[in-house]
Amino acid sequence: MTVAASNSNHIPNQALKDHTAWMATQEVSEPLRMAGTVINTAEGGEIFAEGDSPDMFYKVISGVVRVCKFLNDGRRQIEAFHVAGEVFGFELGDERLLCAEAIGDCTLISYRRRSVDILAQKNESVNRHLFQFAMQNLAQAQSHSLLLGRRGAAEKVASFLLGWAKHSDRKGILYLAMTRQDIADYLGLTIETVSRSLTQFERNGVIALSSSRQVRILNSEALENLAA
Amino acid sequence: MTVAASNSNHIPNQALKDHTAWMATQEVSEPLRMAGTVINTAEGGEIFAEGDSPDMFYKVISGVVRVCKFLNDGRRQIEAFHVAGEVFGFELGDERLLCAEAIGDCTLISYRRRSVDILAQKNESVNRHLFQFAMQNLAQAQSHSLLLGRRGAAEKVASFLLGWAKHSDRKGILYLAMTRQDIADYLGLTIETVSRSLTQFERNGVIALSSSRQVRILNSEALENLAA
DNA sequence: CGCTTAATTGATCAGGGTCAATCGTGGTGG
DNA sequence: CCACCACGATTGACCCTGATCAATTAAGCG
Repeated sequence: MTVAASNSNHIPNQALKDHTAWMATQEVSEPLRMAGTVINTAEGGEIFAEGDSPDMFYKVISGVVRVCKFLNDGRRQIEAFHVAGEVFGFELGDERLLCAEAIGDCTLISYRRRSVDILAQKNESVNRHLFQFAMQNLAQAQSHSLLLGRRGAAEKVASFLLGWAKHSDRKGILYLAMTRQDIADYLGLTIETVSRSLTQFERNGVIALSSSRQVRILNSEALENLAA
Repeated sequence: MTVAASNSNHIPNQALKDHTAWMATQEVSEPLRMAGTVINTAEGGEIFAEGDSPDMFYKVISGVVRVCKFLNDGRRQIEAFHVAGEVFGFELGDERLLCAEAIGDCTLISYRRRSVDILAQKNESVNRHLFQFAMQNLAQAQSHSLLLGRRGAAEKVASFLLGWAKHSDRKGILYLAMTRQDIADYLGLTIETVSRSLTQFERNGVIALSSSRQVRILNSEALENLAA
């Protein structure tokens, strides 16, 4: 119910060729890296599912991962998008409440919790890293709550663009890895509302949409005001 | 800008008399307790503010704390309510984004991060506890996002009641420590909508409101269905 | 080149927000 | 002791944002 992907050997050439990926492996403390296994998942591949045992966690090397929950009536809520360098999959309890899926092709490193815990007992820096990653997840989750709570559609979409802009290579140009549906499920909106907000921003000269996945920020100040 | 409260000596009698409070102090690992300082805050007292340095964290001994953010236009979003035994106040970065206030009178223990970090380097169990607390905060924040994302007003209020029921002494009877405004700001609703949902539940025989702060759950199955 | 799926656009509807009036309760002081 | 006040909560009437339903356009892809 868990594995989704193709091969799973140690640090493939393909991953190391990619600069971002290389950076991501480097910033993990050396002993932690030893405990990990590289996995590749294809478009839409399931990394873990609701109900799985949370005995693994993961680090994104390349690609984007969505962590989400399906409600019993079919609605989907996306809790977070994770990009290169981020760690995800920490959960309390013995059954996961969330599931994780690859958006496009992804390369990840998976860590066995028990192994890392043992490492952590001996190695202070592993400990520090683990805590840091958990805190990053916490910060993300908190700012996501804030975003969903008391904000209008335009505010949500603007905030999302600004947030995503941080993960983009070239300044002012973002490549949306995810569909409108993904964005909608992340923001608690519908695809129609997301689309309307974007075209509204375009009409006002705040952004330009070269394609539906490629956004150029023309007036970041205006965008920040919209994000309120 | 941070301190809100009256005295701050070591483990006052008053706190130890209270059974819940006693439990809460006991479950902290022994060496961690040494590093803490007891503080008491009155109704509405500020524990920390936005912009403060996050060099402290806190454990609730008795009372309820709300952690929240004020938006620039005056709207308020409550991120979490914390009750006896819970730890709060972890934040990344060097300025807090959130603030914390006492709901009613509270007794807390405050810990200096630096001191605890030093302890944690020597003592594995302190480490474990810290991580556990961070994870609890993460789990709370995630389930809060889920609650805010794609749910109707009735679903939100029902979920809130069920969640709060876990912190209540007698089974099926809950004492709401917070105002309707607090509940509304936690759920991303207005006081009017919260009120309407509650009276609707009462009309349908799901709950009874002996007073506006005291809720008796008459049909918990129905409530769970409402929470969807 | 057509098929399939994603995205945009428009028209209508409803859930929840806003504004306003009333009720209830607890505290205070005459 | 009770009248009064202040504040929180409830209730009602109306409105607006964003959801829903439906049609069209655009973009991949075999």
